[in-house]
Amino acid sequence: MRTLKYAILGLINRGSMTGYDLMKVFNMELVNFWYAKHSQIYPELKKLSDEGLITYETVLQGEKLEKKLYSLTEAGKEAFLNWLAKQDLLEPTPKDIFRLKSYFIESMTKEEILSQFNYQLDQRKEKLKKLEATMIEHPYAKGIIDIVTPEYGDYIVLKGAIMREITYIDWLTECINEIKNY
Amino acid sequence: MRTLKYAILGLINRGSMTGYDLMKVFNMELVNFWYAKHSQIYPELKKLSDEGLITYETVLQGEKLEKKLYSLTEAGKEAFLNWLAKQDLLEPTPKDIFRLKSYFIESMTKEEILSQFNYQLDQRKEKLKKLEATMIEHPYAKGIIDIVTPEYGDYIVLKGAIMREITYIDWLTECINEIKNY
DNA sequence: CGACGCATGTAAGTTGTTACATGATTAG
DNA sequence: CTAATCATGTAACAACTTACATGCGTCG
Repeated sequence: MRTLKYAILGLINRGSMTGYDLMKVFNMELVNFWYAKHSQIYPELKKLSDEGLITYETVLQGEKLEKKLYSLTEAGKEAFLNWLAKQDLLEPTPKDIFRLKSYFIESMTKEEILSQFNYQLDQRKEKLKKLEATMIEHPYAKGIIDIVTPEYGDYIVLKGAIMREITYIDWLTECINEIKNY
Repeated sequence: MRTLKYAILGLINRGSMTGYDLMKVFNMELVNFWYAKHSQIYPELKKLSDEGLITYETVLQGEKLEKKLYSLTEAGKEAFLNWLAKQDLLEPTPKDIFRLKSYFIESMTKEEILSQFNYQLDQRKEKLKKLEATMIEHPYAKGIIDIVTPEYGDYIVLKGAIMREITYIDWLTECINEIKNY
Protein backbone atom coordinates (compact mmCIF):
# COMPACT_ATOMS: atom_id res chain seq x y z
CA MET A 1 0.00 0.00 0.00
CA ARG A 2 3.07 2.26 -0.02
CA THR A 3 2.15 3.90 3.27
CA LEU A 4 5.68 5.20 3.81
CA LYS A 5 5.37 6.96 0.46
CA TYR A 6 2.31 8.89 1.58
CA ALA A 7 3.68 9.57 5.05
CA ILE A 8 6.70 11.21 3.41
CA LEU A 9 4.55 13.16 0.94
CA GLY A 10 2.38 14.35 3.83
CA LEU A 11 5.35 15.53 5.86
CA ILE A 12 6.96 17.32 2.92
CA ASN A 13 3.56 18.90 2.25
CA ARG A 14 3.79 20.50 5.69
CA GLY A 15 7.06 22.09 4.59
CA SER A 16 10.29 21.35 2.68
CA MET A 17 12.55 18.87 4.42
CA THR A 18 15.71 16.83 3.97
CA GLY A 19 15.90 13.06 4.41
CA TYR A 20 17.54 13.62 7.74
CA ASP A 21 14.71 15.91 8.87
CA LEU A 22 12.20 13.23 7.87
CA MET A 23 14.10 10.65 9.88
CA LYS A 24 13.94 12.82 12.98
CA VAL A 25 10.25 13.57 12.56
CA PHE A 26 9.41 9.89 12.06
CA ASN A 27 11.37 8.74 15.04
CA MET A 28 10.46 11.51 17.41
CA GLU A 29 7.06 12.98 16.55
CA LEU A 30 5.30 10.29 14.52
CA VAL A 31 6.77 7.39 16.44
CA ASN A 32 3.39 6.62 18.06
CA PHE A 33 1.83 5.56 14.75
CA TRP A 34 4.50 5.47 12.04
CA TYR A 35 8.28 5.35 11.79
CA ALA A 36 11.12 4.47 9.46
CA LYS A 37 14.89 4.11 9.55
CA HIS A 38 17.05 6.33 7.36
CA SER A 39 17.97 3.24 5.33
CA GLN A 40 14.35 3.04 4.22
CA ILE A 41 13.79 6.78 3.85
CA TYR A 42 16.64 7.62 1.45
CA PRO A 43 15.75 4.97 -1.16
CA GLU A 44 12.09 5.98 -0.91
CA LEU A 45 12.99 9.63 -1.57
CA LYS A 46 14.92 8.52 -4.63
CA LYS A 47 11.88 6.57 -5.82
CA LEU A 48 9.45 9.45 -5.23
CA SER A 49 11.82 11.73 -7.09
CA ASP A 50 11.89 9.30 -10.04
CA GLU A 51 8.09 9.17 -9.95
CA GLY A 52 7.98 12.95 -10.24
CA LEU A 53 6.15 13.44 -6.94
CA ILE A 54 8.91 15.41 -5.24
CA THR A 55 11.84 17.58 -6.33
CA TYR A 56 14.87 18.83 -4.44
CA GLU A 57 17.30 21.67 -4.42
CA THR A 58 20.78 21.13 -3.09
CA VAL A 59 21.59 23.40 -0.17
CA LEU A 60 24.97 23.96 1.43
CA GLN A 61 25.29 23.43 5.16
CA GLY A 62 28.53 25.25 6.00
CA GLU A 63 31.38 25.04 3.48
CA LYS A 64 31.08 21.63 1.85
CA LEU A 65 28.22 19.58 3.28
CA GLU A 66 25.44 19.28 0.75
CA LYS A 67 21.91 18.48 1.76
CA LYS A 68 18.87 17.87 -0.41
CA LEU A 69 15.86 19.94 0.47
CA TYR A 70 12.76 18.21 -0.87
CA SER A 71 9.43 19.75 -1.80
CA LEU A 72 6.22 18.44 -3.40
CA THR A 73 5.39 18.75 -7.07
CA GLU A 74 1.79 19.32 -8.12
CA ALA A 75 1.52 15.59 -8.89
CA GLY A 76 2.88 14.84 -5.42
CA LYS A 77 0.35 17.06 -3.72
CA GLU A 78 -2.45 15.45 -5.72
CA ALA A 79 -1.26 11.92 -4.92
CA PHE A 80 -1.15 12.78 -1.22
CA LEU A 81 -4.63 14.33 -1.16
CA ASN A 82 -6.11 11.36 -3.05
CA TRP A 83 -4.59 8.95 -0.57
CA LEU A 84 -5.81 11.03 2.37
CA ALA A 85 -9.41 11.17 1.10
CA LYS A 86 -9.62 7.44 0.33
CA GLN A 87 -11.67 5.51 2.89
CA ASP A 88 -9.91 2.40 4.08
CA LEU A 89 -11.18 -0.84 5.50
CA LEU A 90 -10.00 -1.63 9.01
CA GLU A 91 -6.40 -2.80 9.06
CA PRO A 92 -5.58 -6.17 10.58
CA THR A 93 -5.14 -5.80 14.35
CA PRO A 94 -1.52 -4.97 15.15
CA LYS A 95 0.69 -7.80 16.32
CA ASP A 96 1.71 -7.73 19.97
CA ILE A 97 4.33 -10.05 21.43
CA PHE A 98 3.29 -9.42 25.02
CA ARG A 99 -0.32 -10.36 24.29
CA LEU A 100 0.97 -13.47 22.52
CA LYS A 101 2.94 -14.44 25.61
CA SER A 102 -0.12 -13.74 27.75
CA TYR A 103 -2.08 -16.17 25.60
CA PHE A 104 0.41 -18.85 26.65
CA ILE A 105 0.13 -17.90 30.33
CA GLU A 106 -0.69 -21.46 31.48
CA SER A 107 2.88 -22.49 30.68
CA MET A 108 4.26 -20.02 33.24
CA THR A 109 4.48 -20.23 37.01
CA LYS A 110 2.59 -17.66 39.08
CA GLU A 111 5.90 -15.96 39.95
CA GLU A 112 6.96 -15.77 36.31
CA ILE A 113 3.58 -14.34 35.31
CA LEU A 114 3.63 -11.62 37.95
CA SER A 115 7.22 -10.73 37.15
CA GLN A 116 6.40 -10.45 33.43
CA PHE A 117 3.25 -8.40 33.95
CA ASN A 118 4.87 -6.08 36.48
CA TYR A 119 7.86 -5.46 34.22
CA GLN A 120 5.52 -4.63 31.36
CA LEU A 121 3.47 -2.40 33.65
CA ASP A 122 6.51 -0.43 34.80
CA GLN A 123 7.59 0.22 31.23
CA ARG A 124 4.10 1.24 30.14
CA LYS A 125 3.77 3.64 33.07
CA GLU A 126 7.10 5.18 32.15
CA LYS A 127 5.94 5.63 28.59
CA LEU A 128 2.65 7.16 29.66
CA LYS A 129 4.52 9.65 31.84
CA LYS A 130 6.51 10.80 28.80
CA LEU A 131 3.40 11.12 26.66
CA GLU A 132 1.66 13.15 29.34
CA ALA A 133 4.69 15.39 29.70
CA THR A 134 4.56 16.04 25.95
CA MET A 135 0.85 16.80 26.23
CA ILE A 136 1.39 19.39 28.96
CA GLU A 137 3.80 21.21 26.62
CA HIS A 138 1.27 21.13 23.79
CA PRO A 139 -0.44 24.45 22.95
CA TYR A 140 -3.79 22.69 22.52
CA ALA A 141 -3.68 21.13 25.98
CA LYS A 142 -5.02 24.43 27.33
CA GLY A 143 -8.27 24.05 25.44
CA ILE A 144 -7.61 26.12 22.33
CA ILE A 145 -9.21 24.23 19.49
CA ASP A 146 -8.55 25.35 15.93
CA ILE A 147 -8.87 22.34 13.68
CA VAL A 148 -7.27 23.89 10.60
CA THR A 149 -3.67 24.00 11.87
CA PRO A 150 -1.13 21.15 11.83
CA GLU A 151 -1.09 21.35 15.63
CA TYR A 152 -4.59 19.93 15.79
CA GLY A 153 -3.42 16.74 14.08
CA ASP A 154 -0.50 16.51 16.50
CA TYR A 155 -2.89 16.99 19.36
CA ILE A 156 -5.51 14.36 18.53
CA VAL A 157 -2.98 11.62 17.80
CA LEU A 158 -1.19 12.42 21.04
CA LYS A 159 -4.49 12.24 22.91
CA GLY A 160 -5.14 8.89 21.23
CA ALA A 161 -1.72 7.59 22.21
CA ILE A 162 -2.32 8.53 25.85
CA MET A 163 -5.74 6.86 25.91
CA ARG A 164 -4.27 3.72 24.35
CA GLU A 165 -1.49 3.60 26.91
CA ILE A 166 -3.87 4.09 29.84
CA THR A 167 -6.03 1.22 28.59
CA TYR A 168 -3.02 -1.08 28.26
CA ILE A 169 -2.06 -0.19 31.83
CA ASP A 170 -5.63 -0.85 33.04
CA TRP A 171 -5.61 -4.25 31.36
CA LEU A 172 -2.26 -5.18 32.91
CA THR A 173 -3.45 -4.02 36.34
CA GLU A 174 -6.67 -6.03 36.13
CA CYS A 175 -4.74 -9.13 35.11
CA ILE A 176 -2.20 -8.67 37.92
CA ASN A 177 -4.95 -8.32 40.52
CA GLU A 178 -6.80 -11.37 39.27
CA ILE A 179 -3.62 -13.46 39.27
CA LYS A 180 -2.52 -12.22 42.70
CA ASN A 181 -5.86 -13.21 44.22
CA TYR A 182 -5.77 -16.65 42.70
CA MET B 1 13.16 -12.03 16.59
CA ARG B 2 11.54 -15.09 15.08
CA THR B 3 8.24 -14.46 16.84
CA LEU B 4 6.32 -16.65 14.39
CA LYS B 5 8.64 -19.49 15.35
CA TYR B 6 7.65 -19.24 19.02
CA ALA B 7 3.99 -18.67 18.27
CA ILE B 8 3.99 -21.94 16.33
CA LEU B 9 5.92 -23.78 19.05
CA GLY B 10 3.47 -22.48 21.65
CA LEU B 11 0.44 -23.62 19.68
CA ILE B 12 1.88 -27.06 19.00
CA ASN B 13 2.72 -27.24 22.71
CA ARG B 14 -1.01 -26.96 23.42
CA GLY B 15 -1.55 -30.05 21.26
CA SER B 16 -0.40 -31.67 18.00
CA MET B 17 -1.51 -29.80 14.89
CA THR B 18 -1.12 -29.69 11.13
CA GLY B 19 -0.04 -26.61 9.18
CA TYR B 20 -3.63 -26.12 8.13
CA ASP B 21 -4.78 -26.22 11.77
CA LEU B 22 -2.17 -23.59 12.65
CA MET B 23 -3.40 -21.39 9.83
CA LYS B 24 -6.95 -21.55 11.14
CA VAL B 25 -5.93 -20.83 14.72
CA PHE B 26 -3.79 -17.87 13.69
CA ASN B 27 -6.45 -16.32 11.53
CA MET B 28 -9.41 -17.00 13.76
CA GLU B 29 -8.36 -17.21 17.42
CA LEU B 30 -5.04 -15.37 17.61
CA VAL B 31 -5.94 -12.78 15.01
CA ASN B 32 -6.18 -10.05 17.66
CA PHE B 33 -2.45 -10.17 18.41
CA TRP B 34 -0.73 -12.46 15.89
CA TYR B 35 -1.43 -14.02 12.51
CA ALA B 36 0.24 -15.56 9.48
CA LYS B 37 -0.65 -16.73 6.00
CA HIS B 38 -0.21 -20.39 5.08
CA SER B 39 2.58 -19.33 2.72
CA GLN B 40 4.56 -18.23 5.76
CA ILE B 41 3.55 -21.12 8.02
CA TYR B 42 4.57 -24.05 5.81
CA PRO B 43 8.15 -22.86 5.22
CA GLU B 44 8.48 -22.07 8.94
CA LEU B 45 7.35 -25.61 9.86
CA LYS B 46 9.98 -26.97 7.49
CA LYS B 47 12.60 -24.82 9.18
CA LEU B 48 11.56 -25.80 12.72
CA SER B 49 11.66 -29.42 11.64
CA ASP B 50 15.20 -28.96 10.30
CA GLU B 51 16.17 -27.29 13.58
CA GLY B 52 14.93 -30.35 15.47
CA LEU B 53 12.32 -28.42 17.45
CA ILE B 54 9.32 -30.25 16.03
CA THR B 55 8.62 -33.64 14.45
CA TYR B 56 5.69 -34.93 12.48
CA GLU B 57 3.87 -38.11 11.69
CA THR B 58 2.02 -38.47 8.42
CA VAL B 59 -1.67 -39.17 8.92
CA LEU B 60 -4.18 -40.21 6.27
CA GLN B 61 -7.31 -38.16 5.90
CA GLY B 62 -9.62 -40.49 3.93
CA GLU B 63 -8.04 -42.67 1.25
CA LYS B 64 -5.14 -40.67 -0.16
CA LEU B 65 -4.89 -37.19 1.39
CA GLU B 66 -1.82 -37.04 3.59
CA LYS B 67 -1.45 -34.50 6.35
CA LYS B 68 1.49 -33.85 8.65
CA LEU B 69 0.66 -33.85 12.32
CA TYR B 70 3.34 -31.88 14.16
CA SER B 71 4.41 -32.20 17.77
CA LEU B 72 7.16 -30.66 19.91
CA THR B 73 10.48 -32.32 20.63
CA GLU B 74 12.13 -31.83 24.02
CA ALA B 75 14.37 -29.17 22.45
CA GLY B 76 11.27 -27.49 21.03
CA LYS B 77 9.54 -27.38 24.40
CA GLU B 78 12.67 -25.96 26.00
CA ALA B 79 13.07 -23.29 23.31
CA PHE B 80 9.45 -22.25 23.79
CA LEU B 81 9.68 -22.02 27.57
CA ASN B 82 12.91 -20.02 27.37
CA TRP B 83 11.32 -17.53 25.00
CA LEU B 84 8.24 -17.28 27.20
CA ALA B 85 10.23 -16.56 30.36
CA LYS B 86 12.46 -13.93 28.74
CA GLN B 87 11.53 -10.38 29.73
CA ASP B 88 11.27 -8.07 26.75
CA LEU B 89 11.66 -4.36 26.37
CA LEU B 90 8.59 -2.54 25.09
CA GLU B 91 8.08 -3.04 21.38
CA PRO B 92 7.89 -0.01 19.11
CA THR B 93 4.31 1.31 19.06
CA PRO B 94 2.35 -0.42 16.31
CA LYS B 95 1.89 1.46 13.06
CA ASP B 96 -1.61 2.74 12.34
CA ILE B 97 -2.64 4.21 9.00
CA PHE B 98 -5.77 5.83 10.37
CA ARG B 99 -3.81 7.67 13.06
CA LEU B 100 -1.35 8.74 10.36
CA LYS B 101 -4.19 10.18 8.31
CA SER B 102 -5.56 11.88 11.42
CA TYR B 103 -2.18 13.53 11.89
CA PHE B 104 -2.66 15.15 8.47
CA ILE B 105 -6.21 16.27 9.32
CA GLU B 106 -5.58 19.94 8.40
CA SER B 107 -5.40 18.92 4.73
CA MET B 108 -9.00 17.64 4.80
CA THR B 109 -12.28 19.52 4.68
CA LYS B 110 -14.65 19.26 7.65
CA GLU B 111 -16.96 17.00 5.60
CA GLU B 112 -14.11 14.70 4.61
CA ILE B 113 -12.93 14.49 8.21
CA LEU B 114 -16.36 13.59 9.57
CA SER B 115 -16.93 11.06 6.81
CA GLN B 116 -13.57 9.40 7.51
CA PHE B 117 -14.03 9.32 11.28
CA ASN B 118 -17.61 8.06 11.07
CA TYR B 119 -16.65 5.28 8.66
CA GLN B 120 -13.85 4.22 10.97
CA LEU B 121 -16.21 4.39 13.94
CA ASP B 122 -18.83 2.17 12.27
CA GLN B 123 -16.25 -0.47 11.47
CA ARG B 124 -14.78 -0.37 14.97
CA LYS B 125 -18.24 -0.73 16.54
CA GLU B 126 -18.91 -3.71 14.29
CA LYS B 127 -15.65 -5.30 15.38
CA LEU B 128 -16.37 -4.65 19.05
CA LYS B 129 -19.75 -6.32 18.68
CA LYS B 130 -18.08 -9.45 17.36
CA LEU B 131 -15.51 -9.48 20.15
CA GLU B 132 -18.24 -9.09 22.77
CA ALA B 133 -20.25 -11.90 21.19
CA THR B 134 -17.17 -14.13 21.46
CA MET B 135 -16.75 -13.10 25.09
CA ILE B 136 -20.33 -14.05 25.96
CA GLU B 137 -19.64 -17.54 24.62
CA HIS B 138 -16.47 -17.82 26.68
CA PRO B 139 -16.60 -20.13 29.71
CA TYR B 140 -14.66 -17.61 31.81
CA ALA B 141 -17.09 -14.78 31.10
CA LYS B 142 -19.24 -16.14 33.93
CA GLY B 143 -16.56 -15.46 36.52
CA ILE B 144 -14.87 -18.84 36.79
CA ILE B 145 -11.20 -18.09 37.17
CA ASP B 146 -8.68 -20.91 36.99
CA ILE B 147 -5.41 -19.50 35.74
CA VAL B 148 -3.77 -22.84 34.94
CA THR B 149 -5.86 -23.76 31.90
CA PRO B 150 -5.35 -22.56 28.29
CA GLU B 151 -8.78 -20.93 28.51
CA TYR B 152 -7.44 -18.35 30.94
CA GLY B 153 -4.96 -17.13 28.30
CA ASP B 154 -7.75 -16.95 25.72
CA TYR B 155 -9.84 -15.02 28.19
CA ILE B 156 -7.38 -12.30 29.20
CA VAL B 157 -6.29 -11.52 25.64
CA LEU B 158 -9.92 -11.32 24.58
CA LYS B 159 -10.63 -8.97 27.46
CA GLY B 160 -7.63 -6.89 26.37
CA ALA B 161 -8.86 -6.78 22.78
CA ILE B 162 -12.28 -5.53 23.92
CA MET B 163 -10.76 -2.84 26.12
CA ARG B 164 -8.52 -1.71 23.26
CA GLU B 165 -11.45 -1.51 20.87
CA ILE B 166 -13.58 0.47 23.31
CA THR B 167 -10.77 2.97 23.79
CA TYR B 168 -10.34 3.40 20.04
CA ILE B 169 -14.09 4.04 19.78
CA ASP B 170 -13.93 6.55 22.63
CA TRP B 171 -11.11 8.38 20.93
CA LEU B 172 -12.97 8.52 17.61
CA THR B 173 -16.14 9.72 19.36
CA GLU B 174 -14.31 12.49 21.22
CA CYS B 175 -12.67 13.65 18.00
CA ILE B 176 -15.97 13.62 16.11
CA ASN B 177 -17.70 15.68 18.79
CA GLU B 178 -14.88 18.21 18.92
CA ILE B 179 -14.88 18.58 15.13
CA LYS B 180 -18.68 18.81 14.89
CA ASN B 181 -18.76 21.61 17.43
CA TYR B 182 -16.07 23.56 15.66
C1' DC C 1 -21.38 -33.68 -9.75
C1' DG C 2 -20.36 -29.19 -8.16
C1' DA C 3 -19.07 -26.11 -4.53
C1' DC C 4 -16.69 -25.46 -0.57
C1' DG C 5 -13.38 -26.62 2.60
C1' DC C 6 -9.19 -29.49 3.64
C1' DA C 7 -4.38 -29.85 2.79
C1' DT C 8 0.40 -28.51 1.24
C1' DG C 9 3.53 -26.31 -1.09
C1' DT C 10 6.54 -22.57 -4.18
C1' DA C 11 7.75 -17.99 -6.50
C1' DA C 12 8.05 -13.26 -6.87
C1' DG C 13 7.76 -9.13 -4.85
C1' DT C 14 7.36 -5.54 -0.93
C1' DT C 15 8.52 -3.83 3.44
C1' DG C 16 11.45 -3.27 7.07
C1' DT C 17 15.88 -4.14 9.95
C1' DT C 18 20.78 -4.40 10.81
C1' DA C 19 25.06 -3.54 9.45
C1' DC C 20 28.42 -1.39 6.51
C1' DA C 21 30.42 3.01 4.83
C1' DT C 22 31.76 7.78 4.62
C1' DG C 23 32.42 12.49 5.67
C1' DA C 24 31.14 17.48 7.50
C1' DT C 25 29.65 20.60 11.27
C1' DT C 26 29.01 22.32 15.77
C1' DA C 27 29.13 22.87 20.68
C1' DG C 28 31.76 22.37 24.75
C1' DC D 1 40.25 18.64 19.86
C1' DT D 2 36.76 15.50 20.43
C1' DA D 3 32.28 13.90 20.89
C1' DA D 4 27.76 14.39 19.37
C1' DT D 5 25.02 15.43 15.75
C1' DC D 6 24.23 16.40 10.87
C1' DA D 7 23.99 14.26 6.43
C1' DT D 8 23.54 10.56 2.80
C1' DG D 9 23.86 6.48 0.99
C1' DT D 10 24.27 0.86 0.01
C1' DA D 11 24.13 -4.32 1.04
C1' DA D 12 22.49 -8.28 3.12
C1' DC D 13 19.04 -10.21 5.42
C1' DA D 14 14.44 -11.14 7.69
C1' DA D 15 9.49 -10.84 7.66
C1' DC D 16 5.51 -10.70 5.28
C1' DT D 17 2.09 -10.53 1.17
C1' DT D 18 0.15 -11.88 -3.16
C1' DA D 19 -0.17 -14.92 -6.57
C1' DC D 20 0.64 -19.33 -8.60
C1' DA D 21 -0.10 -24.37 -8.35
C1' DT D 22 -2.08 -28.83 -7.22
C1' DG D 23 -5.15 -32.31 -5.56
C1' DC D 24 -8.42 -34.77 -2.07
C1' DG D 25 -12.77 -35.01 0.92
C1' DT D 26 -17.38 -34.11 2.08
C1' DC D 27 -21.87 -32.35 1.95
C1' DG D 28 -25.96 -31.33 -0.51
